[in-house]
Amino acid sequence: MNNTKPSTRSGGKPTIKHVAAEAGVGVGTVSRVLNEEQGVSSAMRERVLRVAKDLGYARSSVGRSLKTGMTGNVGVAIMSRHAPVILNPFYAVVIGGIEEVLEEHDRHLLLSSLRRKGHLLDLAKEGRVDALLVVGCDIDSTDLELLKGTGRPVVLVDHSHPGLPSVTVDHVAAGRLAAEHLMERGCRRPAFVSENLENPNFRMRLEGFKAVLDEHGVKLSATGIAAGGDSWEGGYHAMNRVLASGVTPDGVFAANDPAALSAMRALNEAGLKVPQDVKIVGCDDIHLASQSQPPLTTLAIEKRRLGQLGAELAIELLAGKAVGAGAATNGAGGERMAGAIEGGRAEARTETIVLTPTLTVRAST
Amino acid sequence: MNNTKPSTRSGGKPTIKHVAAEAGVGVGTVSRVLNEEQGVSSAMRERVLRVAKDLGYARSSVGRSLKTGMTGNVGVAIMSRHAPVILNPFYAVVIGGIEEVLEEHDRHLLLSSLRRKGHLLDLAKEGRVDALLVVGCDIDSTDLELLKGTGRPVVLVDHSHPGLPSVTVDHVAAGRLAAEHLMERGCRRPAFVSENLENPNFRMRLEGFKAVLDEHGVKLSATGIAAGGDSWEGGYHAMNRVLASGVTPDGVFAANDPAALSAMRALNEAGLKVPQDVKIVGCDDIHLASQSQPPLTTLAIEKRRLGQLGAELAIELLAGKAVGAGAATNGAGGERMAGAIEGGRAEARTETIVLTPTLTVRAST
DNA sequence: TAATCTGTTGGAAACGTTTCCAGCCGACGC
DNA sequence: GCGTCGGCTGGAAACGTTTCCAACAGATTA
Repeated sequence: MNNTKPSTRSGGKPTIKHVAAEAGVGVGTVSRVLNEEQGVSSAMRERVLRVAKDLGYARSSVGRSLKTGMTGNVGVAIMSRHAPVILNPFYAVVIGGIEEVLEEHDRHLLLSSLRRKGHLLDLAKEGRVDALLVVGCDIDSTDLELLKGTGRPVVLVDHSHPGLPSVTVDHVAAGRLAAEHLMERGCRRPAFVSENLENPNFRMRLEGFKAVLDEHGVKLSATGIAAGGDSWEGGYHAMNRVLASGVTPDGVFAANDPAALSAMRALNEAGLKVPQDVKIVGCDDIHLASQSQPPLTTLAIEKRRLGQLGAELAIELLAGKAVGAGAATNGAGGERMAGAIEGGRAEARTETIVLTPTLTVRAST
Repeated sequence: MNNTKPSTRSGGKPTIKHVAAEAGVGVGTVSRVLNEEQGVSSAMRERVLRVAKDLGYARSSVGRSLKTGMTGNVGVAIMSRHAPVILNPFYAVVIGGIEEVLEEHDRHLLLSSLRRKGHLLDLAKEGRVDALLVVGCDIDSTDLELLKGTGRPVVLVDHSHPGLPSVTVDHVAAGRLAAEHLMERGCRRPAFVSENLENPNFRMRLEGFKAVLDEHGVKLSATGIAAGGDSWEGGYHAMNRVLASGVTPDGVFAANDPAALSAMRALNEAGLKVPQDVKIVGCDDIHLASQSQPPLTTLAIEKRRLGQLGAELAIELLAGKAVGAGAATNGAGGERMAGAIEGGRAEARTETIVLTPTLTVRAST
């Protein structure tokens, strides 16, 4: 044998060369066996696999990545100005859905904290991830523009931006449904409570809410709209602010379930009975919504689905990119609008999936 | 110039060679500048940085990893037999703490789902992560043994195993504190409700609880111990099971807060008042515990800290391993027992940090 | 028998970085 | 003036893989 042959088990981890040497074959052959390519005799295949197992060989993902340009990692960034992102009961479920799909496709989830500016961009530029999932709307448009330039698929989840594929929720419809339900229940003094009024998704919910009230000739006064801060107590404070205005509402729409639940606490403390005195509708249908006293009427959003669809979209784009043209997509539900921007660049292809919330009536109304 | 010089901006991403060529210097110099090593004249440094920025150059993490053997990624595995891991309000906070520390140290978090067996081991063997954080006790000992063989630091969080460094909670103390508190409150008919009775941490809580009851000569009957299934409704069902036995307890200890909260629901439905008729103590102090009606007395565990310490320990081990001997550790709180296993192998060094829960009294007792 | 083809196999090159060693240049001491 | 030394710099080698091309053996055909 020649002198370049790596001595069997020289101490460090075995590499493909060790396996090749030990099995008395070339590295190409070993690689082919490991990748389950065709054109390898079964005797050879068996022999190589045998040696690989005996040596305790494991493919180095790094060496492979260097050559293929793909890491198998997908970055997931959750935006939330306000500290511990994972705590958000809505996005936690979304991530669950993402993770599920990524695992199915043998991909790994790299969680990106977004506290540090530019962190996300670096992730893509340094080639640490193959694609990026940006969840939530707490990100600057300028940052999103920069991400476009990385040449890697970027999918927005619960947010949208021109030129980027996304999976979103029809928040306006949520607001509309809430208003219609409260109107049906005979409410005529509506109020809207939220953690903040800047979040674009919350604004859309409010917008839809208002629109339907208008249609019914019902006015939502300025004092009937309140924000109480970004925390679990936000809805509580907002509700108290509304109550302090003097006019007691008879129907409340909260921008999300946590706000609704803590608003209910405020109502209780004020001696108001839900649903007798005040009816309240939340949004998101987090698990807790069905556990409260009384259980909360809310607009159910398929959170897990949101994540799944986002991840699937990213994986499709990845595949399409590798193959060449964008792959035809199908099977997934939701409304789907494919808008391939002309110019031939597969990455420029833009696709939007919109999920619609469903009214889930419980005892709070 | 020679023909191997990469043409400036040939289309693909610029590499270190492009930068070197464009700046008219060697690749070694560029590398030194990018790594902020000493021994580069400031004129040169400036020139290289300038060119790098002009070219929009970003270091390839893969190329770097191949050479250094380090990826900058730390794997985090949360064990939970029962589906969406992230949903666990306890571990979600732990992950938050981990993420925080990893980011501080410029490391990335690779989330490992543990649905697929062997997934975790592969992560380490393929060199996808530099170190591994295993959170929770829902993992086989045999799997942990295998992880030891990877040569990479493995830190257990909220679990322990011989020969592996860990950050744990004194669950027995939690049980003891709960019992002592209920005894002080005059309870004499104790009960224990849980999602399951297999979880080792829950068992330790029960063990401590029992021990103190024994010391007080109070008996915990077999019908006073119940498990209701692994879900948010687990405590609810468990509580009902206890009530169905005929003996109404006057003091309940729940294995965790979710169980306590849903047990409270069962008590309400049975017409029992908390805390007048029955006092109840939870464990973990998740956020919701302070929001319930009445707010829940519980054993506070520093969840975020748990994650932080785990991550810090992993990073120390990583550094120690790189340098040679284990680095001296300090500063962190908690009880710390360093037990360096003789034999010189730095990785064999074992360290255990134990956090103690604190009784947090609220209106439920 | 020679030529061609098919199914396998071996191995060099390339991916982008770090690291080490050698070389260069100016300064300094004698 | 010569030798030495220190500070910088250039570039080859190596990291572990995939991929491509050449080579080979055996079978088939002319």
